[in-house]
Amino acid sequence: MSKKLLPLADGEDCATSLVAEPLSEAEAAGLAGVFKALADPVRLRLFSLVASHAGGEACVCDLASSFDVTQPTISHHLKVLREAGLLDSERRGTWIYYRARPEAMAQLSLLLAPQGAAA
Amino acid sequence: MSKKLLPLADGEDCATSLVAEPLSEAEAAGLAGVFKALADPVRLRLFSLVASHAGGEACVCDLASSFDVTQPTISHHLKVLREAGLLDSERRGTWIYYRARPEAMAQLSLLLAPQGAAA
DNA sequence: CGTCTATGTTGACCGATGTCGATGTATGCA
DNA sequence: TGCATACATCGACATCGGTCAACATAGACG
Repeated sequence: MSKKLLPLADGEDCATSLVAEPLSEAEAAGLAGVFKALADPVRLRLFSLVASHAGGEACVCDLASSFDVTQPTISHHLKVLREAGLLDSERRGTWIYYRARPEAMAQLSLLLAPQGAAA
Repeated sequence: MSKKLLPLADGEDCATSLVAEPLSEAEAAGLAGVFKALADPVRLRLFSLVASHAGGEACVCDLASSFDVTQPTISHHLKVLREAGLLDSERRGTWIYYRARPEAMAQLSLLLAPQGAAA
């Protein structure tokens, strides 16, 4: 496996659906970390803001103005989302641009799809 | 609207995708609550165990034996999942049976689908 | 009614986490 | 070199949340 998606998909275990079979403890631990990253209103809005931004990316200065929290807090939340595998970041000049990872979203989407929703 | 899905879909606002447009604060708050319910390894395994159980339902006595935590803790986690709209419960005699809500899973799955995966 | 089993509730403890102010680091520019 | 901007990191604080033991409730059965 060359591509690194979510932390839960790193190694041998990679559940494809929550309804197919019970999660192992390791799978559950990894997955819970990803959901934990989405389990905060500010992070959820941040993620949605980045994912829906024109060009598919946004710099921190574009994001911070939409929230009441301070810049260090925004920076903290972005780090959580990045470490969960949901966002990528890239520095260009003075600014750092964040981008959503479609593979991560797709994997989560499939995990939550009831039965054979793709069929 | 007669059917009540996730708390986030109760009223006027009901986002269909995280990438289509930025979430409102209200949408983010509701959605974060649902993700918070899934952001715990024990709850995630509980949910998966119920969803993948034969017959689509399981009683607490079937579940508790798979975990190291005490029965009150299991009961607490089941309550969180139920209040998040992810599980339904029904008493039959001495036992209480839990069942996954496919509509809730489908809604979450669509929210995380990158671009127009369902189209 | 009494008792046993299955499950939910309460209250307390304690580690995890969101938030802030202060400070550090990197880049651009004069 | 010096300063300004953009962003990250650190340390502290307050709140949240997972867990347990103890207790409460509800049905089955005698």
